[in-house]
Amino acid sequence: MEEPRKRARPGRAPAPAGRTARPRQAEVARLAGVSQATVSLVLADKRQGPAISEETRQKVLEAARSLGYVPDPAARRLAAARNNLLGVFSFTATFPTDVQHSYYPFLVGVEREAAERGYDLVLFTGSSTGGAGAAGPDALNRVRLADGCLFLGRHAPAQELRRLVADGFPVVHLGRRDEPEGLHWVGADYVSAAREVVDHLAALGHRRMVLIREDDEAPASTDREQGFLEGLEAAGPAGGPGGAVFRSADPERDLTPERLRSWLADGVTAFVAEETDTGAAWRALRRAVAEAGIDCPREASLALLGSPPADLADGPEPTGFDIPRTRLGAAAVRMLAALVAGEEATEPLVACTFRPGVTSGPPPAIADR
Amino acid sequence: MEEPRKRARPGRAPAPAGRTARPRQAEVARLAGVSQATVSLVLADKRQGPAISEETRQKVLEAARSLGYVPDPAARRLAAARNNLLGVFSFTATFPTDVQHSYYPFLVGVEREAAERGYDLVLFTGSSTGGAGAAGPDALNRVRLADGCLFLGRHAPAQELRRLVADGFPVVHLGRRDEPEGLHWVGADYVSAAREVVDHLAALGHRRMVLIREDDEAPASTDREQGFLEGLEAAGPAGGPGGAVFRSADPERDLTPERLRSWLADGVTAFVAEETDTGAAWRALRRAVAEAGIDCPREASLALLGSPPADLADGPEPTGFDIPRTRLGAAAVRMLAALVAGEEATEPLVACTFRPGVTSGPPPAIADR
DNA sequence: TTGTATGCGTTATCAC
DNA sequence: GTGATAACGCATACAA
Repeated sequence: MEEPRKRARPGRAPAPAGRTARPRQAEVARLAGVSQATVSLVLADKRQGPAISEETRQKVLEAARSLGYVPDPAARRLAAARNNLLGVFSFTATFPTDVQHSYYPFLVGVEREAAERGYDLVLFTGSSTGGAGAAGPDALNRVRLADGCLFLGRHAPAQELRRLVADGFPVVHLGRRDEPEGLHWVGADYVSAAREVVDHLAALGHRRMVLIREDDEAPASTDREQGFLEGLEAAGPAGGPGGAVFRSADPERDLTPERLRSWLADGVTAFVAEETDTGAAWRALRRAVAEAGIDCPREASLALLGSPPADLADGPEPTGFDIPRTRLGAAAVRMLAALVAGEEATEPLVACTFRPGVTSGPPPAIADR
Repeated sequence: MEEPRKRARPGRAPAPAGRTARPRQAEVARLAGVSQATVSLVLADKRQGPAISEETRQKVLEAARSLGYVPDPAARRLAAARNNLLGVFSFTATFPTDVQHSYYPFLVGVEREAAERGYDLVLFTGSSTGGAGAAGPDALNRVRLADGCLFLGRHAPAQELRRLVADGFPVVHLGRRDEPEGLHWVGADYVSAAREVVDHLAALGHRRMVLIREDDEAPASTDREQGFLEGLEAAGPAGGPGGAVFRSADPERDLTPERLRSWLADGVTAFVAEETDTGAAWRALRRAVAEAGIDCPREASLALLGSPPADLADGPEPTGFDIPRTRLGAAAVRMLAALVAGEEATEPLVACTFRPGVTSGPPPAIADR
């Protein structure tokens, strides 16, 4: 019979000097005078399974509390249980130096909803920061430590995401996203919101409107256009010759005062700009209107499908809608929690808030009547 | 002889349907015709330790790639006995709705430094959110799941903190704090910063100055006073009758124009206000100066030991200093990482940035000469 | 240079 | 009701 020699903790780095190790279930068990498995059972607080005497329960709970026991998330995950951790992964710094570009409004909702549901958040430091996950393909993999993960920003590598999704790891992307297939997302309902703005203009009496948009194919853009068109159609005959949609890669160059006047002459009475990262469409529109000497909203109504860029924030409040960022964050957490629990994904679309603003009114033909 | 019956994967919940199991090192090993340990060695790519033949290396790497092997972070961390997680605990919401009161500038530095060092961040949803850890004394215990934890805000219960510290759990408090004993903290060097401001005024020719401070005993306040006094002493004889420090529980009430004029008559030429949460000292000073019709900086110089409150942010830039919040966040992470690694704590004091501003100039006697 | 054995802390099963 | 015990996937000390 061979007695296995006592080995010096294989597979484990030496504990740093002076630092007390985290208490484990085994120590709780010793203190309470029960087995480790019993501790696990008590702490899991399962309804089904072996019933546990109240006395034992109390002993265990007391021991755990006095030791400051807290379960190791890694071990929990490894044993295929949950660790009550939701990941948040962004591809730019989550907290950029410039607050303007931050995910702050989303995080407000994320934190609130996570707390509500008893989850803590793990902020995976993004690849752009050159830190933890800068090294290629493993960057995304770290998120598997959590029960599920929220992704922020457009630059998530599709390849890695695809893998996570394929493995059945709960993932929610903040912002509509069609790739990879099967990816869950939460986004603002731009179609309805844009349509609501057009409906508002139509109710004021406008019939001919032009949408100013940039030249990209982002879902957020095409959704707005769709809502715009739906609204137009419902209101009656669409815009004049040249189409109701003005699309330009550089609206600040292409949207000239002359063009505006020509539209007005054609009977167009309202202009709608999409919101983009740069705010170029709205800026171009405001400037062209000013240069053309058009009085807003007397001679023409203006609307913005979103919020104005920072440099125009002080101007007159545009008719349009606000993107419910905080609610989007909360909705994302809600969906993620559902996926983690093995349930169906919740509703991905979040309604925007209509903003009356001061840049729209009845069209001239009606106002002057 | 008893043959142990094959059990149905104990300790493991049934895999969710539709979820493909990921390949493990063992399968990579089988495919490459080596042992699991060898796979681990190859993938770890350690400089030291057993060398591995190039041939085996390639076989293993090829097998891993063809299977799409990705390491399981939970298992990795379990084996390594560290989670690579740094906790962040705040006693108000980490992301309050009102950005003004938020820890944003700190978090910028925290995230950057954590990423730099390969740590991810766990945001413990604080007590105020009424969420995960709202329930009393156990709230703080949750942080033990991280390798160490950063505490934000003044309201951390000393009792719980003491316990963590006593257990050798790595803790760093953001902001100077003397209790509990042994608590590590990182803070701004208000003494030096205040002194630098006084030195600046002294260099301009000021000799008699008054410090306006509120009536509390926070280290941040007493530090500023100390720096102020040091600077005064170095500059020569201290202020006039009544002392160089004006202390009031409600400066906005007590700091009257008459009092200001009386100081001026006594030969005081510069006024220094401390920064507080409310900004009361600075606000009171500005108002009293305005009401007294004193021309700043011609007739009197003003300085602020910190940054102005939001409602005065648009006014003339005060001479004073900026609190390096972002660098404080980074320094806190640096210290925490050191503690986690079992090293000595790093330097707790972070220098403030002197801000020349426009509210100070030579004293009248000199300027008019 | 590679393989074997063991432990990390947890959950779940099964026998007592 | 309670206590062994296997297994999760990986990393390391040691033997071969």
